[in-house]
Amino acid sequence: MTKGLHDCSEELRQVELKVTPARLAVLDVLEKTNKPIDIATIIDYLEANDIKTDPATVFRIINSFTNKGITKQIQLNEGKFRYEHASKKDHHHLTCENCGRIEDISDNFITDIEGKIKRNKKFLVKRHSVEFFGICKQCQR
Amino acid sequence: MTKGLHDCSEELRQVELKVTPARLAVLDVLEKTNKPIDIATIIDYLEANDIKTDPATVFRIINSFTNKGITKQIQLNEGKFRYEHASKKDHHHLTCENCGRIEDISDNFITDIEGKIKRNKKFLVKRHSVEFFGICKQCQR
DNA sequence: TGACAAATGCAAATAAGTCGCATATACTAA
DNA sequence: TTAGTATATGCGACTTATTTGCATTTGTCA
Repeated sequence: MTKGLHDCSEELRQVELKVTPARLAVLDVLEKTNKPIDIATIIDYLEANDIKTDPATVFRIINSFTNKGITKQIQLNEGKFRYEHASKKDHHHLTCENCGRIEDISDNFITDIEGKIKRNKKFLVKRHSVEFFGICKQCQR
Repeated sequence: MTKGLHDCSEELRQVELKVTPARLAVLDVLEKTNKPIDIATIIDYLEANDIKTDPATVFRIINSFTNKGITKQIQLNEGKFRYEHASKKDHHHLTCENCGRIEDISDNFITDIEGKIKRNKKFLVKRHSVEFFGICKQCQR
C-alpha cells in the first residue's frame, strides 16, 4: 500500500465516505491531472487502468466529492462540467481558445471585491467563478 | 409597426441576419428580461405570445446571435447556458443560491487584471466570465 | 463474522443541444 | 410585383451529459 493511496483513504474517511477502489481511483486522477478534468476523461483513465466502473458511478462519486467539498465544479463554457481538487489554493484559469490548454493564475484580488460587494450590495458572496478565455503564449506566434 | 420592432430589425440587418418573426421575438424577450435567460424560458415566452417555433429553431437563433455578437453566453453553474443581450455594459452577476435572483454589479476592476495577465503570463485575454454566488440581501434575514 | 447501511452496476429516463433534410420565407434584382 | 435564390424553419432523429430506480454487492463496525 503506497503512501498516496493511504492519504486518499484518509481523505475519504474524514468526510465519512466509504473507501472503495473506484473512489480512490477518481481521487488519483484528480491529483495526477491537477487541472479541471471532465467526467469522460476520468472514465477513460479508469478504463486505461483496468478499474471497472459504470459512468453512473463516476457521476455519483464526483457528486459526492463535490458535496463533501473534496472537489470543485467548474464550467469553461462547454456543455459539461469539469472538476478540480478543492485543496488547490484560490486560483483562476486561463483557457486558450485555440489549443485548449488551461493555465492557472493565483487569486489575489477577488477577496477585496467580495468585501466591496458585501458593503455596497449587502450580498454575501460564498463562492465565485472567475474564468479568462483568450490566446495562450504559444498560440500567439 | 412600433419603434421597438423597427430597432430590432435594424439590429438584425446590421449583422446580416434576415428579419424573421422568431428572431424579433427572441430579441424582444432578451430586452424585456434584461437578465441572463435560458432557452426554456425563451421558448415559454414565445409560446405565451403565440409565436410558433421549434426548440431547434430557438437554439439556432440564439447561436447565430452569439456568433454575431448580439448575445453573450453565460454559465451560472447549471447544466445549461443562459444568454444576455451584449449591449449591456461590462458587468457581472450576483446569483443568490437561495432564491435564484440575479443582480448585476458593474465591472470596474477586471480590466486591470487582464493587463496584468498579459504582462505576466503573455496570455491574451479575449473574454472573461466572472460570477459570484451567495446569499442576497433579502434572503439573509 | 454477520448485519446494515452505503456503494455499485445496469438499464432506462431526462435534459440540453445538434443535425439532416424537405419546405417555407425573406431579400434581391429585374 | 414578382421570380429566383439563399437562408431560415419545422420536424424528427440523434448525441452527449447527467440522473434515477432497483437489485446486488461491498465496506464498516460491533
